[in-house]
Amino acid sequence: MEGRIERIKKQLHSASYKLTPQREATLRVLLENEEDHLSAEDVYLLVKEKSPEIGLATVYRTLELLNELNVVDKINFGDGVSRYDLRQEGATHFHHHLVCIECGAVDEIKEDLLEDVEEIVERDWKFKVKDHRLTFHGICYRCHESEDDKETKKKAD
Amino acid sequence: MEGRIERIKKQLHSASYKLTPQREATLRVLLENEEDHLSAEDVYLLVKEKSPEIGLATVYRTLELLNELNVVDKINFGDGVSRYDLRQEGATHFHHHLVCIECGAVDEIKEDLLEDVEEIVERDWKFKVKDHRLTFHGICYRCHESEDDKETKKKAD
DNA sequence: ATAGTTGCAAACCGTTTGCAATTTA
DNA sequence: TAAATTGCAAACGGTTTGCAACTAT
Repeated sequence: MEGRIERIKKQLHSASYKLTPQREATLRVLLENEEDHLSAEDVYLLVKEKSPEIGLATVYRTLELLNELNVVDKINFGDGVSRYDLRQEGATHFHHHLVCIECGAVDEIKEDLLEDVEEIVERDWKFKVKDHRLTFHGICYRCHESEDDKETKKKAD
Repeated sequence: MEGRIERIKKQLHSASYKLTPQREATLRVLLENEEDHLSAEDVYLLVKEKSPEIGLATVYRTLELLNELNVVDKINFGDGVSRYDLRQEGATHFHHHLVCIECGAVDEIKEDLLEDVEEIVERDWKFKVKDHRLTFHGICYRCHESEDDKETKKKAD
């Protein structure tokens, strides 16, 4: 993780930004919660645990900065809140999401899956794809199982 | 178009809502701008041209209602604004979008394109897909053309 | 030294809501 | 006529911004 922070530090510097303690603290929170999809407020509260002096505005500014540098992706699942998702190092494309309409869980798909579709889009629509956002809405395996259990019980009776 | 309004009216009634003049005016604006991706404010201004008494809150309430009834889809391209997109009659799935990062244009793809991907998601992630959101970010054919011109001029880089 | 950065509070802006008046089925 | 709907204005909530003090390089 230190290495990753070091590399992001270089990225900041090469764009003539500084790695302040606040920015580093924010980055660490993002790295420690890589699987989650935190809102700015979420990040703020987590950073505050270790750096209580930090201000919400700074978190917003840091997240915006990291978004510009493509370190994080800003995503929006339709509730009025932006969420911030760490990009995998070296990833050229954004990963996909599965949003469960039962329990609200958000799972990630890191495989590409869209290669063929992008090819079609580039060819048929003459659209040069730079990135994509793909989210499926449906029922996750966890909710699916409990649903199955109910069925099984019913049948057993 | 009258037929379509008639059908939506029935849909409203069957959920015990009324088709008020304001709602009808809003619907007409949506039908007349089917290809666009209007924000609530956009819709409001357009409705106002023909029904100047209408209030912004009513437009919001109507759009929310139509979203509930699956007549429109509420979408979000990452700017802080919700946009409302008329669903094709009988469509089970949401269509896709191409957002140009040069000029901001939003084009639509009505083909499904995701059948194979959904099959994989259902099989490998045990996720029952109900709907999806797919947006490509990149350069549209219009900007692509002018970009080509620049490249030719600039040459190296 | 100085350009960049911070925290605070106020401003912003899209959206929602309470309410009294009005309208629809 | 009763329940639904409207317009208005005020409230809301996430995000941005102006500014004086501060800090990393």
